[in-house]
This record gives sequence, C-alpha cells and structure tokens, in this order.
Amino acid sequence: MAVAKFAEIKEFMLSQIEIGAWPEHSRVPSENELAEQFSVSRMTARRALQELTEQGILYRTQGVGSFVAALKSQSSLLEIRNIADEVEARGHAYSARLLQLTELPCPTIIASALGLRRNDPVFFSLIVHLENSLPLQLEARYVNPLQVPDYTTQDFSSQTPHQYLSLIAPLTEAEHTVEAIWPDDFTCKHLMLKKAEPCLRLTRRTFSRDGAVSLAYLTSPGSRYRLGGHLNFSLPNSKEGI
Amino acid sequence: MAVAKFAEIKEFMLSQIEIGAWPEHSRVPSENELAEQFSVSRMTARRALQELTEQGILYRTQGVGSFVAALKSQSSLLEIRNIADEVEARGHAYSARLLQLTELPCPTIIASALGLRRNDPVFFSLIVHLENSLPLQLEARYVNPLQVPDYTTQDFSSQTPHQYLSLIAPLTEAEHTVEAIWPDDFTCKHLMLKKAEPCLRLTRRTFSRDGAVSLAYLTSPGSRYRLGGHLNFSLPNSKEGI
DNA sequence: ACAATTTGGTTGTATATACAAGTTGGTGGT
DNA sequence: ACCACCAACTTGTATATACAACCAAATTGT
Repeated sequence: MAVAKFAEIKEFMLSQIEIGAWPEHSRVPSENELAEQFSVSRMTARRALQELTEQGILYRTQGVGSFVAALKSQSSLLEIRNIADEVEARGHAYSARLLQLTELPCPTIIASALGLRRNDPVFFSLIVHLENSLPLQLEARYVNPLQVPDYTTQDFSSQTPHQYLSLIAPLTEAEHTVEAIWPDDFTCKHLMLKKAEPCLRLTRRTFSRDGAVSLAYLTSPGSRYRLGGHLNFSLPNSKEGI
Repeated sequence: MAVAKFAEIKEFMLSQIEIGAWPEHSRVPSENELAEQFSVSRMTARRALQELTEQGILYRTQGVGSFVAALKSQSSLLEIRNIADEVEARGHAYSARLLQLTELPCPTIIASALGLRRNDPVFFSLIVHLENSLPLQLEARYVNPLQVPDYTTQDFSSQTPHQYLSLIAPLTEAEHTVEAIWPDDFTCKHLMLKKAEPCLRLTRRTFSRDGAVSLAYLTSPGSRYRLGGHLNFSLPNSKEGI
C-alpha cells in the first residue's frame, strides 16, 4: 500500500481545517460518514479521527461527535501564551506601541534563519508590549515576505504579530532559545530601564509547512518577567539554516 | 466494563518497567504473547503496546519487536539534556565539584514546594558543573528525603544528581521556570565571575507518582550558557505548593 | 404541561480474521 | 565458504462485526 488509507483521510481532514472549510469547534464527519465517503471500514476512519485527536487537532465526546479544536493548541509546540493574554490573565491592562514596521534588506544572519538570501527584502517590526503602561517586552521581529505578503499593512495595536501570524500560517511549529543578556542602550531606552539590568531574551523561530515564517527576539527585564509553567525541552530538530 | 482490558495490560507493563523487571532496551512480549497471556485478541494487546509507544515508554520495529525506551524520555517533560551529556556532546571535558551534601532543616519556601513542613529534614546538595574546567552552572538542589532516602550517600563525582534521580524515581514529570537574575556574591564566586553579569536561572521541580521529589536552582552565566533547541511552553498545571 | 421512556446517532471497547511488510536465522545449493 | 532462498516471527494495515456507554431529541404516558 503506497500510502495508508487512514493517512489519506487525515490529510484530507487537515486540509479542510487549514483552508477554513471546517472552522474551530465545528463538527467534522462522524466515523460512519467518513467510512462511507472514503469507502473504508469504520475502524479505519476511526483511526484517522483518533490520531488527529491525539495530536490535539480534534476533540471528541462520546455520544455527541468530533469537533475541530482551537487552533492555538494545534501543534503542542505553539502552546505559548500570547503576551497580551498573559497580561490580561493577570487582570492588568495590556497595550502596545508600534515603533517600526517596514521592509528592509535582509541581514545575513536573518537570511539564513528564514531561508532567504542576504539583502532580499524582509519585513521588520519593532513593538513594545506594556503591562499597566510599564514596558514588559521589546519585540523585534523579521518576517518572511514570501509567506506573509500582507504583514506590513496590519494594524498591530489591535492584534499582536503573534496572533496575526497564528491566523495566517496555522499548523506551524516553533523553535526557541532562551538567553540571559545585558541589554544595550537602545533596549534599555525602550524598556524604560533607568539602569541596565539582566534581561531574558527569548528567540523564537516559527515554521509553517512551507518553511520558516518569522524570527522574533523577545527581550524582557528579569525583574518584570519570567518564563513559567511547564517547559518542555526537546532535542533540537535539525532544520536548515541557522 | 469497569476498566478497559487494554488499560489493564498497560498498567501491568508499566509496573514491570517501573520495578525494573523489564530494563531499558529489553524486549517486551509481542502482541501475540500478550494476547495469549491476557486472553484477549491481538488487536487489544496491540492497543496497549501502541499507546505506550505513543507515550514514549516503548519503541517498536516492524519485524523485530517492541522494546523499553530509555527512561529519560519517559515523560516528554523530562527530555532535558543532562548537563554532562550536553557538555560531552560538544566534545568538551565535563567535570563537577561537590561543595556540599547534607541534611538541613527545611526552609519555608522549599517546604511548600516539596510538600514538607518547615524545619522537616531535607537533603541539600550544592554542585558546580564545569566545562573544560570553566564553571558552567551552579546547581543548588533540595531533595525530598521521604522519596530518596539514600541521596546523601551518593557519589556525585561519577553521576549527576539528575542522572541519579532519574534512575531512582522514574516516570516523573517536571515543572520549570526560567529567569534572568543578577547573581549574588556567593554565586559569582563559585561561577568564577570576575565581575557580575546576567545569569540564567532555571528552577526545576520534579515529580514522581508519589509527589514532589526535588527542587533545583540551576544558575548559569548568560555568556556561557543558553537554553536551546525546541522549548515547549504549556499552560501551568496547578500543582500543590509553591 | 410535565415527566418518563424510547429511539437514533455517536463514540468506546473488543473480537476474529486476513494479508502486507519487515527482520532474523536457518537451510540448502553451489 | 559463500550466497540465495525460505520459514518463522514480528509489527502494520484493513475489514466486518458486535455490543456497551453516552447523549440529544422526539415520542409517549400521565
């Protein structure tokens, strides 16, 4: 068998979800319906549904049906709290200041991370995230224009880049590194640090099926931010670039 | 059906692995053998093997058999590179200096994290991990003596605490937070920092089935260490304590 | 009008069977 | 000694079937 039947059904369902034909929390065909549509036994259709459930793509309830899960938990690697949600979950006021949103020639190091060539056009955004008007995080982000051509026309006061990108390029995964750094003057200024203090810098590279989407440097003062909860450190996947 | 048959088989297999009857990389019964032993169909036995494989407990090879996976990847939350392996993977020399290994009365904050009471006895170890004789990480660890009574008699020059604990209390999960901190004089001294610089502090709390096992503070200079690869940030599980 | 029951659809568990595909080790021929 | 082949065993895929557990909505009885 060239490719297994249950895998074909999974591919079909994933594509339906990806193009938006089956939105979040909508019902997907039942085991019997899929079995008939694909001319397979119920057990085979069941396997497709089962595996998508294990991957967090669907959720199922006995006696009711199978449904599309919320996209944010699509890939478990993307279960990252959006900083806006995080702040609001603390009952504080979130706001953001857009400092820059342009196209610029791609620096070498960014090019290799995004699979572009040096001086190819790349989108760049610089945003300060604030919690109760106090700077919490400086976000510098490079975005692959081949994958997200409309990036520079977005309004990032109503939506963070992470939210927008999750919408545009779903079903992605992410790669992270965490460093403790000494902020430069520029960073100090935008984080309103009176004197320099240790900062946490999270470097996040996200991927869609078609390759790297964006590279973000998220810098936060150690005194105002910590990475919490469950962190799962897995072996580095060998990806092209970097 | 009170409890599903496939779940009973899983429980049995897990217990065999936990007590060491089936060591790492040893063969476990085949689908047909399990089916006969438990008087179930092959498909039911298969399901038990399948789910344990998905959980990373077993690995299987078509035509060969099913085997116990390396314990360190038991819970995906424990796929943390041991610092010794990490250093050796870079082709460098790993060594460690044990500074302290004692029993002491439990500080309040540690007690709540480990489910003990203030001033209950708790084991404490302090270790410097070195890469090519350069301090890479200062490890301060509190260990629950109820779960690991022999902790203070171990030889941590040949084995890191993390390795030892993984052996003693397998099938655990871990909770992490990452902070950027400004090291105190004590930390500076043991990390041989001429002048203070931002440090990454990873706080790691590990759990076995019976509760919290240990709480470790792993502090590394930002200039010598970064947390890399794939990090998976999941929502904080509500655990007792802390 | 209200409550109890039935009905139909859904997922969950389990079985028996068949064949495909991969690995290992032995068997026999050269 | 070496190679080709085969047999036995393993996991992987797929089917047809049966019944259990559960839920929601329709039906029925009072």
